[in-house]
Amino acid sequence: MIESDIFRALADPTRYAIFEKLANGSMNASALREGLTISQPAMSQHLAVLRSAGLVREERQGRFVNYEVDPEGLAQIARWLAKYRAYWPSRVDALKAVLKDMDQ
Amino acid sequence: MIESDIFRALADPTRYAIFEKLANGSMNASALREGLTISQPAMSQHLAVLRSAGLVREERQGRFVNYEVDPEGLAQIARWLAKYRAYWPSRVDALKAVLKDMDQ
DNA sequence: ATGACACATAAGTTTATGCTTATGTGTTGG
DNA sequence: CCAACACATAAGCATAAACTTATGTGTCAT
Repeated sequence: MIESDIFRALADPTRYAIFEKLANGSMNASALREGLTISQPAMSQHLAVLRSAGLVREERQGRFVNYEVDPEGLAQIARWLAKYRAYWPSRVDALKAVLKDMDQ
Repeated sequence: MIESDIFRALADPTRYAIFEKLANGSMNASALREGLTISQPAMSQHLAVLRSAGLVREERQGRFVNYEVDPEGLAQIARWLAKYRAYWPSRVDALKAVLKDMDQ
C-alpha cells in the first residue's frame, strides 16, 4: 500500500461521489447506485477500491452488503495533513476555526 | 475545477514525492529532480498539475523558478476533512492527540 | 548579441484505469 | 431444493494520464 493510494481512491469523481453519499449515511451497494449512471460491476469495483484504501468498510447483512465510512481512512488523511501544520498560516482564519472544531 | 482534482494531484506517487520534498523546503525544478528518475519535461508537467490543484505555487527567480507548498491547497483538504468530523471516533486516541497539536 | 542555461509546451507513444458484458458466489424465500 | 436476488470477479475494450523526444520561451553571463 503506497501512501498516495488513499488519494488515488478519492481522485475519481464517481468514487468521490460514492464516498460523499456514504458520509450521509450507510447504504448497501444497490442503493448507492441510485442517481448514478453506473453498472452494478462498476459500483462493486469502486467500492473495492475505497475499501482497500481504508475509506469505507463493509458489513454483510443477509444478501445485502452494507457500506459505511471507515473512520480510519479519514484519520489517515488527518495524520497526513497534520505533518504540514508548519504551512498553515494564521491568516487562514476559516481554517483555524475548522481545526478548533476538529479537536472538539 | 472538480472537487476531486486536489486528490487526483496527490494520487500519482511521483507527484506525491515531489510535494513531500517541497514540504521540507522550497526548491527549484532542477533541484527537485535530484534523486528521482524523471525527465525535465515530466517534472515540469507534474509541477503544473500540483500548481493548478493549488498545492504548490511558483516564484520566478531569474532563470530559476522556485516552487513552494501553497497553504491554500492544504487548507482546502482540511476544510474537506472537517466536513466528516462526525466520523472521528473518540477511540482514535492517536488522532485526537494529532488534532490537538494541529490547533496549537 | 549570443551561447548556455532553466524551464515550459507540443506531439506522439505507452501504460494505467475505468468501463462494459459475461459469469461466479453466497443468501433468501417459496 | 431451486429460482431470484445482491454482489463479486474475470476478461476485454476504450479512454485518460504519464511518459518520451523535440522544440519554444525567457534570462543571464560574457
